[in-house]
Amino acid sequence: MDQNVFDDPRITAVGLLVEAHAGLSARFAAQFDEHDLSPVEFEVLMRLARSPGNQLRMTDLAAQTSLSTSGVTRVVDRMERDGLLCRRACPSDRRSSYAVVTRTGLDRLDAVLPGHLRIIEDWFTGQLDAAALRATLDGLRRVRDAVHPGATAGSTDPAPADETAATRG
Amino acid sequence: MDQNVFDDPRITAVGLLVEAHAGLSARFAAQFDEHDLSPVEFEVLMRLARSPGNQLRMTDLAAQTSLSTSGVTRVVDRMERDGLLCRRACPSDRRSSYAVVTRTGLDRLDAVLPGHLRIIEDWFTGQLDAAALRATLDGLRRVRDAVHPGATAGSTDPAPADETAATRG
DNA sequence: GAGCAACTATAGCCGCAACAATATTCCGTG
DNA sequence: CACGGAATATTGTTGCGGCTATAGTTGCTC
Repeated sequence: MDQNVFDDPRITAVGLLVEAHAGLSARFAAQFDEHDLSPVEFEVLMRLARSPGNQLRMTDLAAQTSLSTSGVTRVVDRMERDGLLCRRACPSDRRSSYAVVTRTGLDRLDAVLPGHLRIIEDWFTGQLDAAALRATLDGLRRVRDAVHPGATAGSTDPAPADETAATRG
Repeated sequence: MDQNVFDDPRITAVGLLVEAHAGLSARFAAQFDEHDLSPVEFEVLMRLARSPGNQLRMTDLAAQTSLSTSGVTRVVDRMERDGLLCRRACPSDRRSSYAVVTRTGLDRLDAVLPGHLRIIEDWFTGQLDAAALRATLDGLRRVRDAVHPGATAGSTDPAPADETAATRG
């Protein structure tokens, strides 16, 4: 029977990863929506807010998100129109411009974050006891490190953000 | 410092999940591309091939993938045009139509699967020893079950697929 | 068996994002 | 200093997919 192929433990493994991710993402999106934010806008807000000076060059923002540079241009367009951030010319390089979070943007982030953390707790970390959580995250970290999205898509870990900013500052 | 918020272990946890997923997905997509398949097309082929009669009603296909019904209509349009599947009228309900994998579609799947499994091995399951893998998958499964994408988006686990097909057969 | 609500697939419309092309700026080389 | 290649941001084009509306079908109720 060919059927067996689909029960392959490898297929099941990615299925679990994909479905856990999809389910969580859906919960996130629903909550973001309550605050008139799209997932990518939240990501942009987070990246900017954690960066020194609450700002990032367009290119760096693209590197840290899952967006292309043109994608960043348009997201920043929308967010600037909505007052969540503003562009600022880069004094040292006239090709570049910074995206800077506005007070409004930070406020929005403050409004979203508690609920966001709550969702993570309720549907992810809180589902596992300490040991299981640690084991799961260790596994995910090893996969993440192997597959290296950090180099291009930007890591959620604290370190790389500053590093990227510093490289191009 | 506000900076601490972004180092919150909860944020880091989802970051790992998201990045592992993104990295893996990128590898998958690259390999699919070598065989002129999009990720969603691969998903459709898998779902159909694992279903009894190699066919599924449009609605069920939508339920098992991450697509809306209109999304399924268009993907099936494209795949039918490319000869990977064909539509078949449902004899018992004239509203419905089946999407049926063609021989070409099955061949395509056979061509893609070995490489796909290899990628999973190389970048996911093979990165962890047996115990760590088991622990990681257990954690993911618990999150998956909690967040329940299986009810709407379709589960990769063997069971629900048949069940859905049987419900509507 | 007529009417009505639910279901199924599809088409219209829209927004989002990637790719490619373009304009501007920077920098190394001669 | 002039030139050429790299880098940066933006815009045009394209394709995908969700939401809504629509047409056809079914089955339930009276």
